[in-house]
Amino acid sequence: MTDPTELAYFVDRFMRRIHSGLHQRAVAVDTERVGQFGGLILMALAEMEPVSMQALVTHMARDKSQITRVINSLESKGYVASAGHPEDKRVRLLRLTQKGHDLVREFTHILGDVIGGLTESLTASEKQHLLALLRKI
Amino acid sequence: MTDPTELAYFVDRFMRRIHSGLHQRAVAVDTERVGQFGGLILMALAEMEPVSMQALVTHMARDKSQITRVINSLESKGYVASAGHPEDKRVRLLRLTQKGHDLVREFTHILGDVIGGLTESLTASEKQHLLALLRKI
DNA sequence: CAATGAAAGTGGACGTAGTCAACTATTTTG
DNA sequence: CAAAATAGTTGACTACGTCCACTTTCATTG
Repeated sequence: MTDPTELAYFVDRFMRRIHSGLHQRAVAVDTERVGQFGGLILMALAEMEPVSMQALVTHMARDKSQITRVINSLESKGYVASAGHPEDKRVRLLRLTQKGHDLVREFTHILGDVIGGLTESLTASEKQHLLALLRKI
Repeated sequence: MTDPTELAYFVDRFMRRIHSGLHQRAVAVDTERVGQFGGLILMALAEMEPVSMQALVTHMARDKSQITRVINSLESKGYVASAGHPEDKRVRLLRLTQKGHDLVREFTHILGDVIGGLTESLTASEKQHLLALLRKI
């Protein structure tokens, strides 16, 4: 039986390292203090746009109030644009602006570096395998 | 080339689920509001005791001030006992109390359930493999 | 054997992330 | 159509993370 404590511990540690790696490196790029979570949301938007708040909420597995606030902040900084859904006035449809796409490109690059650095002890096929396992969860 | 964004995303999501899974289930047990991080530290202590602050800091990959505060809180609640190192007066040696060990047992159990639930889509050997990959990082 | 610097730990101040609950405005459904 | 469900917003609060200045003790070296 696999020790779950150990698994939790390693995941935590891995996350922590991504977190602080980004913290170091993203300062240069993140001129408007979007923050890590803001960055993650922008990257998710790049994959999903146009998308409703609700869909983003479930995708990110966060509380909706949190998403509201982050999106508002991103919109006020010009990274995101939102508009009402034509067929359902409750829904707010989100898109990246050009500025948003630009930032996503930079974030993606930095994130690639950080994760590349952290996973350099793995071979390409091991990385592939890790990703596959996580995807399965 | 493995997409690093995707990896980050899955790790984030996995962490998030552990986080909120614990949040739901640990309330019953965590009567003195030790919190998730407090719980994680107690579990680390169970493996490492007796241990210095410094060692705990590097093990957990957190800021030392954060550790100081959590440990103080845990000690005031009676889960941790600390004493000076006999040969180096700067060092504060940490141990779990009996109460600490009891809580660790409960946390470990809950964490096992939560992670078990999250990883039920994996076979035993896949879990093993996942753990091995993470350990390698 | 000072003195200078490094290591262990503390505390303040601040910022970001996560939780919960109450609320409005729109569908949807019985 | 009334009631329930869904999408999103707002307020208040707690947990977690970062940075920096500080004390005490230990190690080094000139």
